[in-house]
Amino acid sequence: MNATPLTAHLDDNPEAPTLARRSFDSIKADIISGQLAQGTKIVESDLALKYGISRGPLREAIHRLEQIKLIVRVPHAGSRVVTLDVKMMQDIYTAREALEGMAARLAARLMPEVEIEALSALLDQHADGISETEGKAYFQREGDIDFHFRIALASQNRWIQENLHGELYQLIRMCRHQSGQFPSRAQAALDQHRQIADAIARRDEELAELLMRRHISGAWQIVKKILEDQND
Amino acid sequence: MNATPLTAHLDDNPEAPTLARRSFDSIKADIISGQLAQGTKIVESDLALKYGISRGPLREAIHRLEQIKLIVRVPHAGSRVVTLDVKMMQDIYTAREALEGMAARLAARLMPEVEIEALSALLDQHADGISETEGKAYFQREGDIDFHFRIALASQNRWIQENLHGELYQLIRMCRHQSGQFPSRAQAALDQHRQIADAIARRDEELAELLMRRHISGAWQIVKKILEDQND
DNA sequence: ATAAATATCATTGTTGACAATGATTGCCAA
DNA sequence: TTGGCAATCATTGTCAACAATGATATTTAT
Repeated sequence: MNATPLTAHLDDNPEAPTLARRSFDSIKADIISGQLAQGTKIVESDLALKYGISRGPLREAIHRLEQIKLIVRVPHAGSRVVTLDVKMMQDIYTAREALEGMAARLAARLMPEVEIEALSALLDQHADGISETEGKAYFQREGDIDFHFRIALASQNRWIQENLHGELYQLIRMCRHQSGQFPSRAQAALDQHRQIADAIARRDEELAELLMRRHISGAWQIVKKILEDQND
Repeated sequence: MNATPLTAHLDDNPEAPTLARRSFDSIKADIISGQLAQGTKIVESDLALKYGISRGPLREAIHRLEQIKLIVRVPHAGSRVVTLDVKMMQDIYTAREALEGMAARLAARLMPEVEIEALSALLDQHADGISETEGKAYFQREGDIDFHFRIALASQNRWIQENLHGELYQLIRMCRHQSGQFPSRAQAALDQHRQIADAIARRDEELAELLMRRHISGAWQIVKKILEDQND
């Protein structure tokens, strides 16, 4: 059994042992949900007041948010909530394509048979979910995350895992949240997931990587169109 | 012209505007060079004394070092200098393969003709350097870094650039430093660099990515052997 | 009226003291 | 002697005051 729970991508732990950690989680949630709007100027004393802590731990939280690129900071001049532009999201998706492509390749090489079966079962579940909820956005999204999460786990590459979940996914979630609901392409996504899972089951590393890259590249094309329509 | 100087990989800036930044650079250098040995316990007050600053900025430096994985913070046991093991280095090199492969692909797509010519000139320089210095390790190493640095620049993908240079290369440099000198494979590396540059010049994205991945994968095989021989 | 110089202010950087928490050690009892 | 408990200590977490810096507004001279 893996120590990391499958829900680790919902990592806002309110019982975190330290103030810095807790406020980090709170602020992160506020940024991703848009309650702290993009480009907002961050003033340490104000935020400290707002979250009821002193500047020390808050500073640590801000620094960590800077590391995962949710906040940009210039020395002596203060920090602001990141502003997502098309170029940045393109960089993110391109990096994700490289990393998750590699993860799929590694999964094809390393994933234990029993987990492959579990992955297949998960996709069956998703298929049921789609017909029942008629592709309700929330369900689809969580299912998507679940699938990609398992592939990353199966890669057994900690660096890839940490960067996908610690940094890239946060920014993608933020982008999704703030671009309104995306069109439901649940069925298409599920089909692609099936093909990837099949390639992994057949231990076809090359194909698994290729399909994953296509899958992500396709997702980006859709996101890109939405972003460009917004800023017309 | 790009604002980033070509020597940005030698990024120990003693003129950094803030104490936290400066001590971050110092400690980073000490860790990479091995003056702070792997696994050393980090005690905030001791280090603060040693670097002549108070715990506040030092704490910030430590957190940044944790982010680039030079320091590991064990929940309630304090922090230690990272201990490089074979598995970790394998993860690093695998991630690098994915990311730099993608960078090479992007470079083939985006690199301006004039920069391609400059890249070719750089390789000529390296060829001269090899015969003159008979593959002196230091020269070879810097040349290698220069080449990969330019590819990353040409990718025009900030996320990839920042992760390659901010995190992955630091760990690789640390590994090199502390494993003694590597065998000089200057000529082989240069040949591979040439092939990659040619693929980029021909705008052959697929080949550029493939060759870069092989190049890095080959480097890993050598490093791996050295590491395993050491820990026999 | 405008541009330069200067004074003021808001905000971040830095510090040392204080509090809380785990780890360690020594003591007592079985 | 040894196992568990309690007191102590080391270390990290937190805080509020102070210093330094960059931005803003104001004044003054041309």
